[in-house]
Amino acid sequence: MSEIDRSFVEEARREKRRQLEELGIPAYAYRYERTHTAVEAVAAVRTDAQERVRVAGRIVSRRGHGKTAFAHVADPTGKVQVYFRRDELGDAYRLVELLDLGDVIGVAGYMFTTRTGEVTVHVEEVTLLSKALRPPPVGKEDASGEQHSALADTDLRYRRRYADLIAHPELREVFEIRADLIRYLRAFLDARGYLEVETPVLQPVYGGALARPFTTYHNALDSTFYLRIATELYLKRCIVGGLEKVYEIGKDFRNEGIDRLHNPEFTMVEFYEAYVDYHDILTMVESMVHGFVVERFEDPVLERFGARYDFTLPWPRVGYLDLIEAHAGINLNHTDDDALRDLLRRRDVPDLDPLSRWKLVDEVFKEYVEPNLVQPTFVVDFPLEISPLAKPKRGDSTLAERFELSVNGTEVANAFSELNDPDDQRARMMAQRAAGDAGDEEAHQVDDDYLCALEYGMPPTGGCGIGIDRLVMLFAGVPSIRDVILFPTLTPRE
RNA sequence: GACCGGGUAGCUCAGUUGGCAGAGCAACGGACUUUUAAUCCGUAGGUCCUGGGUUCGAGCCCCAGCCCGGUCACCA
Repeated sequence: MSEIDRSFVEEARREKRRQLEELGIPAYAYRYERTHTAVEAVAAVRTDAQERVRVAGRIVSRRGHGKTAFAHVADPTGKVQVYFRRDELGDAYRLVELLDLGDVIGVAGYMFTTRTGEVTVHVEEVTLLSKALRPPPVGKEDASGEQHSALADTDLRYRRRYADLIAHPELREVFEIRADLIRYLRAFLDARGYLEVETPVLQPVYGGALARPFTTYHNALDSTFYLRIATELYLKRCIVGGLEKVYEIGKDFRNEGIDRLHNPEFTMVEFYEAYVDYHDILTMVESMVHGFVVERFEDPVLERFGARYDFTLPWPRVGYLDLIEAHAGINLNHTDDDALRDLLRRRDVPDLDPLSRWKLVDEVFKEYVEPNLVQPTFVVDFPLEISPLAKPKRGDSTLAERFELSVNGTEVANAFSELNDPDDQRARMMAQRAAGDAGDEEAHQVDDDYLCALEYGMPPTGGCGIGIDRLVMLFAGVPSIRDVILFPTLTPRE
């Protein structure tokens, strides 16, 4: 931003900084010895009224009274009121007069309780730690703690998340839940002997999911690379190599639309274990997610979005085809493709003509079934044709040993008994390529190196991918994936 | 990509039938030694998203575009 674009508010702050320089007060300090957080300082009034505290944080409110002044200083624990007196601070009171909302300060003093009953730091020494040249978009807060006029422009909130976090400190809770979940998953898997690995983000062949990739280029290798859409195929290469239990937590990238449930880069945990099948994985996912809910929220029942989500074990396991029968009222043995198209037309689903029978079935599932799966539900035994990386179901080769976990009408986990027959896998990939040639932009590529790995022999393996962002959305009770990603993908500016 | 809603002061938002650009907070100056959405007096602050058009006159009406959100589609 150029000099002339600066607002008069910012000019006033720069002028104050000049005055501070003239007084020999540095605007940007190097460190501050802090002894108490805001909350600890407030608690200290009960232990010893004369205990000295040193608190640091951002000025979030200010009330000048001539020869005295009050302010609130906020840190991650909360905030504490501070009280300045000219007769005690002397020359340093000049600094107090030059403080602005948003400045970061340190105060040293003792705790007392004001006439109106608020525990407050009686400041004996004030230090400017960082001068804010822009006003924080914080608005005002009334006696009940309600913020008024805080930053509300959604674009600005995502674009300047730092300002958003200043204006809406309660946002930190969302990102704490996110960190707690990832920490829990890592500890859970580590405790079961899993090895955390890192696989390539830049991949010469993409796979492991049905999605369009981002494409990039390596100059020295003179080669096209894709940002991974999943970690699946590399993690299963690890299984082939004998690592037996592996997981990876990281970003996948999908070149699709952006909306409430989708961000082009998003976080998944994928884990694979040799010698187990999808039944074992299902049990594991159940205890993993349940364990987190109970540990983090101390209750298996969560109240979110005005509804109750009951994570009490066990969660229902329902067959994919049974769900279609229950919610769409059809038995696939007696329903032809035209009848499926009729069902979808009733819900205004467009572009039905190029779809194969099983794609139509899956559309019916998404349209009629998935939105109804509000409580945690395992959907088991998907059609084989839409599960190109899963083993055929024992006893019914039209189905795959695959389950998804649905909560709140969205899929949060997807797992299989992993297909380990290299010839079957090759045939499925060739079929995918045919679909790709026919115009399916999300069809799998044929990954010859992955097939090579399978030819070395992959033990029977169960695996699962869990979308971290969507779980956090539910746990934090926020409606958009952008609310659980600190810096979501936005249209670039300027 | 389609449809709907939105874009006005640093922030949150009003703006009537087309007739001088508004409020609260923030800011600036002044008063005030326990206030707390402090209070009181005063001051300043605008590319009304952009570009066209209609009109004596456009924040408002028309056209095109940009950006944001929601819904849908794709997808996890």
